[in-house]
Amino acid sequence: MAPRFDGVAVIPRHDLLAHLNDAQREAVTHGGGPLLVLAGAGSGKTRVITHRIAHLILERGVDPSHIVAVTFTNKAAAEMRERVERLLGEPVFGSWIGTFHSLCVRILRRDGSRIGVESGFNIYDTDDQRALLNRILKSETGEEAAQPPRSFLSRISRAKNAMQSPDELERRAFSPERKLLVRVYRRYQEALRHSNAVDFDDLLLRAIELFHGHPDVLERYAARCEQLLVDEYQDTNRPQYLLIRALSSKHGNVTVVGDEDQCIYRFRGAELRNILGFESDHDGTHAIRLEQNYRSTGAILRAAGAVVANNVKRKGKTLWTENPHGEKVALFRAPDDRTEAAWIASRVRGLEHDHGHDQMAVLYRTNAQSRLLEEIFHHERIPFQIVGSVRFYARKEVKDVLAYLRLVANPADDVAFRRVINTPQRGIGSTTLATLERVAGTTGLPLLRAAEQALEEHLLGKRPTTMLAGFLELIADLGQRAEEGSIPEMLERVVQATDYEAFLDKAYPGLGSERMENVRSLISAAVEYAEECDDATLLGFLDRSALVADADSVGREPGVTMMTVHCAKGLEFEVVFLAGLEENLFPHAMSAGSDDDIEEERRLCYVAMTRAGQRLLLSSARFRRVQGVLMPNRASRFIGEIPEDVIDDVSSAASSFPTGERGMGWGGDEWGPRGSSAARVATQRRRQRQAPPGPRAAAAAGPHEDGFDVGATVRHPRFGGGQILDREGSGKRLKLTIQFADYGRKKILPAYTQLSVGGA
DNA sequence: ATCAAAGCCATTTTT
DNA sequence: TGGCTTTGAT
Repeated sequence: MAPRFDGVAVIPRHDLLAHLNDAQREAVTHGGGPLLVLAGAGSGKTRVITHRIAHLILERGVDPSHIVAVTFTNKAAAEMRERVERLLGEPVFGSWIGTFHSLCVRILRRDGSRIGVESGFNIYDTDDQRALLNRILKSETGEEAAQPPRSFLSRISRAKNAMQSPDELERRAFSPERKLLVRVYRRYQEALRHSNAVDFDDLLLRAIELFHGHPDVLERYAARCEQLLVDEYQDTNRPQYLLIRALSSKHGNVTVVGDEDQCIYRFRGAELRNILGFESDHDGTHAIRLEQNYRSTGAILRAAGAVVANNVKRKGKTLWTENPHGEKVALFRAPDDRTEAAWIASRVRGLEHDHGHDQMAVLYRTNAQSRLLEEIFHHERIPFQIVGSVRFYARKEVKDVLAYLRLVANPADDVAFRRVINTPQRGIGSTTLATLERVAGTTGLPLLRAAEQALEEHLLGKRPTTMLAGFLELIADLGQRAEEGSIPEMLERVVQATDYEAFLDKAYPGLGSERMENVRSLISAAVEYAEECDDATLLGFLDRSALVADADSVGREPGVTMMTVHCAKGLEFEVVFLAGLEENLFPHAMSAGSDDDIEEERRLCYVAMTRAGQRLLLSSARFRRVQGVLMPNRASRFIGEIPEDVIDDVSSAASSFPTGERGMGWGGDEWGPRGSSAARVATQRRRQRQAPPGPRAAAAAGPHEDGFDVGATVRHPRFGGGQILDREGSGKRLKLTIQFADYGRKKILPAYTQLSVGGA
């Protein structure tokens, strides 16, 4: 079992290298200088990174606070930290293990003011970006822009990833269309600055800008990066590349780990040449290949390897395994999408004796494909969880409530102001807003300040004045609470002061309570945040809510996991279904144009196939409903790239099961009209599952007669048993410091958590 | 202010 | 087709 931090079972040091193969050991023990680890799928990549960190600390005496490890997802970062701690037998103190973006947030929060990013800055997600851009487009183009807002955003993002400022873009902008883009881009950046906000791309760019203009700041951070480790290096984009280069400039000890065959984010700016050119880019690079696969059967590996071998742009690796050859890859060509889904469900039934549901996954190219699967799995009563689709923190109700807090943290945030000023309705309509905009326009003040001024100068009518005053009072009140530091209380105050629940009931008849659940989950998340962090701050909470993804909660619920292939990167399952292997779907129609895009699709297919340990089942449909229309689809070219001798075509053999005609089971009637109860229930289930992990029903405070004496033993629903070390505050703000047996020391707010006393 | 009809959008999206 | 937002009529 896992060693415990109290020192009972620490892994002896010499064991650190014991279970590694030669190549892995070489990577782990590498001394200084640039190190490139080309790690094939399932070759023990995470193992190498974590062992290397432990090795650096234990054997080479590197101060943990001089180690910086960067990943792409919070989940990966958390897992990395946990595994390192397991190796060390104690918590890692001081190391930075996190995502690129969280690293940049830290840097900017501390030193951003040097380049005009004031420390209270807000982070804009896609939703905020869109809101901002829509306003700009409206005022910029008067009537309709030829392009939808989304396309502007993606082009702006592309420009940013290519590190082109509006000025630089302008030099090559000759068509009216390009000129419009430049104008919009420029105004977009101005608006961000004015609101003291940054988007995701900016987090990286501004950090680079900071380093570039202020060598003393860079020096400080680079000094800290005595050892820099980067995971999933194949998916880094240009800004990330520059960031790594800057941070490693002092010590030159940079370890990058990646697999060019698994680069699947080119559409978001990932540059394959970062990994392909690493060696020529860093003199004296030591390169190590990890080619032994420990995850998959021989058959699966051969099938996947044959597919990706069709790509031209790769270094070329040959994965091998000592695992048994295993079963052939099953292939089912269904007459239509519905039959395909039914086949998958029936195969799950057939395999569930050998494999637990949570060791099975259904992967697909697009989120839209999940609907049918949901319906059928629900109908067959097979437990499942869907990962992805709508981010929890992107839900309207969650964003509404959070926007109040964002406005408090950063009064300059006009996007947040516009979002909350009349949500829920408080009778402040377009006329009042126009007045505020006028004031803001002439004074240069943010809208919130303009509102204050408008009140002072009596620029508004009677009713708007009262309502606006009430709003400002609420914001001021929240500001006060923010200083006292209880975020859950702030959220509750927003909900109560705005009568948000009633608003939801009215806005979403019948679904209001479901949405309110999400708000409660948000409050729970705030509680959990307060418990996990000793120095909980409003900004810290907002950062976290901006930077966490839904995929971070994979595997927390029992049942078959369903998700897009993108979401599945880095995961593994005993049984993997890969659905919808059809031309125009996988590879996707959008990729048909260029060879590079097709290669990315092929890598995506490779990633999907290599998630499987024991069994891989592929399927496709001859006819599929696409946006309502039934479309004939040819089988994916990727199927044809798999050697025939590892394929078991079960299309005709599957006679136990109604194929062709829409007879028993899935005719029209039994399923009822689409979007009927089955689908709705499924949607509801998914919604519930989208709540962030944590104590779900924790929001409501129970009556707590205080049994929480220092020294008392308590039990926490998540952290288990522990002992109270300290208590501060009282009433709702009572805060306990508890030493948990398995989770270390945490601050807990009993008002929000079902802490039981005594029960050991 | 409220509700129903009409309009819009529909690769992937670690952050 | 379906889910969501905007619009328009009352």
